[in-house]
Amino acid sequence: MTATKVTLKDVAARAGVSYQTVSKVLNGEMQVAPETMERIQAAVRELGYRPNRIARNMRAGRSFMIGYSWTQTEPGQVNHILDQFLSSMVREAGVVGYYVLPFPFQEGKAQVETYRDLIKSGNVDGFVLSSVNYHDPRIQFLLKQQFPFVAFGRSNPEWDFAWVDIDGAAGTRQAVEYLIGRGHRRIAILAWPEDSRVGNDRLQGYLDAMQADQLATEPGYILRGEGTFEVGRAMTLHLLDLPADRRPTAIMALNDTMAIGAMAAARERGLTIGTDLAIIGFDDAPMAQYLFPPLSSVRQPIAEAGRKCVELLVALVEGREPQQRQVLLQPSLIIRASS
Amino acid sequence: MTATKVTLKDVAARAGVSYQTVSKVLNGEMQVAPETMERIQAAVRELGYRPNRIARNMRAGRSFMIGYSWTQTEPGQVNHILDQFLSSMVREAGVVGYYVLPFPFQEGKAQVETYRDLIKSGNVDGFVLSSVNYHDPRIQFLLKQQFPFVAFGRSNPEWDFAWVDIDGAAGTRQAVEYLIGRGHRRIAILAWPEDSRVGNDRLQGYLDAMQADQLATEPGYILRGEGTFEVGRAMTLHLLDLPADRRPTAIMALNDTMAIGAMAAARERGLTIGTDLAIIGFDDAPMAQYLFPPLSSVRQPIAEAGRKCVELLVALVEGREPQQRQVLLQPSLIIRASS
DNA sequence: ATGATAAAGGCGAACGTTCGCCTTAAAAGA
DNA sequence: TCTTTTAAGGCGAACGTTCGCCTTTATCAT
Repeated sequence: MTATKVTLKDVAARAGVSYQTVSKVLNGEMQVAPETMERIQAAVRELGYRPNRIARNMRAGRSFMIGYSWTQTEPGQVNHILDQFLSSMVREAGVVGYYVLPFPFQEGKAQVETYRDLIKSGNVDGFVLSSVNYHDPRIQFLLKQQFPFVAFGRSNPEWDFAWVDIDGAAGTRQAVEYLIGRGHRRIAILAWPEDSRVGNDRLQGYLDAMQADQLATEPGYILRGEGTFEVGRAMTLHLLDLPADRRPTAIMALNDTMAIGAMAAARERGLTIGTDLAIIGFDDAPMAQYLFPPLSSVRQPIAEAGRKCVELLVALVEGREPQQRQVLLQPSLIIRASS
Repeated sequence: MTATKVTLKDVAARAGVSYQTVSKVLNGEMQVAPETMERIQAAVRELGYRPNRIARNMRAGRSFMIGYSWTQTEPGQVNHILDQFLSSMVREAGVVGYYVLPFPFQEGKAQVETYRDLIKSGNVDGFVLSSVNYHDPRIQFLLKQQFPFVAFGRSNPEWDFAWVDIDGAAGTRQAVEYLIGRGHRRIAILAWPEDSRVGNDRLQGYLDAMQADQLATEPGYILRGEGTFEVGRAMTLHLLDLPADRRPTAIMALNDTMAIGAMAAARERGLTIGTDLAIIGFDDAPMAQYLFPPLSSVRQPIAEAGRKCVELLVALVEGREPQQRQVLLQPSLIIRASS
């Protein structure tokens, strides 16, 4: 009801004690007489007092904010991750008294400067990084600065830092094992360029699964390119135009967008998806279930990852050494009609 | 390089002036001798000084934060909006010296309390609301509190507040006019429940277009239900099972998810989409272009909306009366093979 | 009665800014 | 020469907390 800001002093005046006492009582750092307690609580209630967060942070010397920035996807790509990931971070942060501060993603040299500025201006107590790859300059920088951060995704193995990641290799392995179990022998994979750590991780699962079943991994079945519809389509057309005895019967794509490209290519060649050609994607984009036929895919526990990132980061920020500094989460295979 | 926090006093000591002078010089509020200026700038550079944002906000009595909260979509739905909308807000906010503060979305009674807390604790200077509908309690509350906010979406017409919205009626009208232009006469619409303002707005465009062309809007062609795949599919099956002379030749869906449901239904009945039955969606979800056939849809200028929301809100927060308190943005029709 | 102990709460200081007003010395006007 | 103006910068205070230490009064054991 009160329009103007209510401070500790207002509460104190009304309760007839000093404002510092009110502070201590509210923070449970002081014993007071029951009737004093009552008066203070009444004053707080009646005035609708809420501690001013800025002043509190000022005094604490920190911001209780977690910096987070993400690469905006180009038009035509989906970031179905963001909603889940950010929501779960925000929620988990709220529980432990933090907020998430999104800031604009910068490319190149300016990127590290953005992080430096946020640190120096006291805007954040720590960072969650996403879109991490090999040699990530942010990781190098934050390690050198000894500033708390958690990466969603791994980077160079020789760097020691806290991360949360999804076991991409396990996801692909599961999918390929499923295909092998269904009798497929000629299984191709639509992979990503060699400089993608995520891509290499997921590819490794394919190699592992094939090898475990004594299947020779024919080099021609491993195609690399950007993870777009067009690339997925082109790669698949190439595969489908191989001689009949070498043409793959199953295709694993490292993301759903490529898998959808593969579906388009199969349709162009008149193949029935799921029967003539099995296709499995990765990410389990929300649309995957509505495709025709519905696309099998590997689902990642994104919300769980967001929660873990925050949990880990807050432990680091507050100086508690967390039980595990590296968290690897297991994805799950969702089988639908495409495979 | 310096690990510890650098304050105005550190800079002042190094430059040999008082710290208040440094403050004024850096804020351009004071004339000093050129050589003093030089010394200050050098000290700032060498120490890597950045003003502490918390202290600055403390002094200013405000947070330079914009509160934003969104309804997390249930699994299986996409929030392809969020990335664009939030990114553009964050970017625009950064330009004018603000940050966006995401906070957990609460349902029911707790929702307004969340807003009240954020205000009272001085956490935010204003709000951007999304998922606005009729009788939105947040709008009622914020109007009564006279706290600055901008709604992304309209609400009760009798309430006077700042909003940015996309002209849904115009979008649907454009789409339906296109269908009429292509010779369609029996055009059905998959609409939303009557309590959805967005749904009613979009539906109005359909009615307008039909009426403008003297086409009777057959009540049986207006179906209402939740905007899900299943509902879209069921509605379409119902429509396709009408007698041949009453069966619609075109279907307009109020979102892409329903449109995809319609596509599934058409396929089940053995119809060729785009030829036997035209389908147009709304939202232009990223996947729409990759469907088979690619789905025509109405694209909304989301990034523009995000920018406008921030621009408008900051004007309100800073007491500048903006040139227009209501902004209606035009969507555009993207024609693909489904229509 | 007397000193020790505990309970209840007051008080000053500090976090890092910005703001308004004051002081000093040099320059300009008479 | 004396007063007035201007330039350059100093200084105290305040924003709303929390923290540590101090004071007062009542309680207890001796």
